[in-house]
Amino acid sequence: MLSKSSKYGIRGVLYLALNSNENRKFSPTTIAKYIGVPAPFLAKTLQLLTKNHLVSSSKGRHGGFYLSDKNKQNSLIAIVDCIDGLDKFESCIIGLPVCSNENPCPMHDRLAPLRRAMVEELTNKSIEEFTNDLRSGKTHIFL
Amino acid sequence: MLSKSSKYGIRGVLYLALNSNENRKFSPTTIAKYIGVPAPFLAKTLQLLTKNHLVSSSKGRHGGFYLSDKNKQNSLIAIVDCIDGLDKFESCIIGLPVCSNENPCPMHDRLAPLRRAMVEELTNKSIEEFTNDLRSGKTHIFL
DNA sequence: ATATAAAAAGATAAAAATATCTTTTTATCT
DNA sequence: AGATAAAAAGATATTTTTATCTTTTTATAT
Ligand code: FES
Ligand code: FES
Repeated sequence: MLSKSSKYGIRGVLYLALNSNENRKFSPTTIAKYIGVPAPFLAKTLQLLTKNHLVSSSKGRHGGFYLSDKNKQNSLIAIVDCIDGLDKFESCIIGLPVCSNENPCPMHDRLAPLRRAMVEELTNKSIEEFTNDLRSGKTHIFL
Repeated sequence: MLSKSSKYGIRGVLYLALNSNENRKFSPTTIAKYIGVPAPFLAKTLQLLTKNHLVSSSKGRHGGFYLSDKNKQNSLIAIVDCIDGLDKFESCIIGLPVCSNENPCPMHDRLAPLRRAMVEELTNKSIEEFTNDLRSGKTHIFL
């Protein structure tokens, strides 16, 4: 459904949303240990997200990755879009070159709305909002 | 969302559902030409589906791939399951080792039902039923 | 029987995704 | 200023997916 890169990215971002701020930064190694993903691969992903201003970082001693308050206002769809792109949510399920209501494939009418609903769920809730349920223990991101 | 193999497979199967029967069989090359996919790759996929009794074939002269009446009663989920497996519809969106209502990740409650609905849409309609809309021109599988 | 035309099986190639390692740059502490 | 610890960038390796090509098996027509 999502690439591993996106999965790791989301988990990393949620970890940072929970634990980081401007004066509490984390190395990819530390994050990777907590969320159980390959550290150098996560590092690459966080670098990409940082380049696109979805994650913040500072170099040098006491540097690390963190989420600014602004970063926490983004939605998870921005993370997925940055890493995987939204193509898989917008293009035809069975690979026809155009996906449209006017010229639908046999599955379009049934599946396209569900696909759209998924995107909406990832869009209309900020990263910060996701942390509430995480803090209360209703949801989790650990192994 | 689906692998190319599944996409090609579904389109190939729908082509056969529309055009084939016990005495009208098609070579992968012919099918591939019509649905616009790489022929040898489609051949592999059809072979796999045949081995799993989702597509029928006969060797030798005047042989080819076709769908038996029984094959046409299958649902598309069987095709996807055979080629990709259903893991992507059943395992955690963000890659946690277990996906369950009891121990949900932050997206589970919102996305798992949509995922399930997708599987249902692919399950509760037979391949044959999909051909009605195709014949009437309401939907299409061509480029 | 033999030639033919097709799927099946197997081998190989190319591209993309995943994973790791090394070097460079940068900020901060002493 | 020099040492240090971190991200950033770059290079390399592995695995999976996608794609193609070749050989073998099989059914049928002649
Ligand atoms: S045309 Fe196939 S999903 Fe829209
Ligand atoms: S636990 Fe993540 S989708 Fe179910």
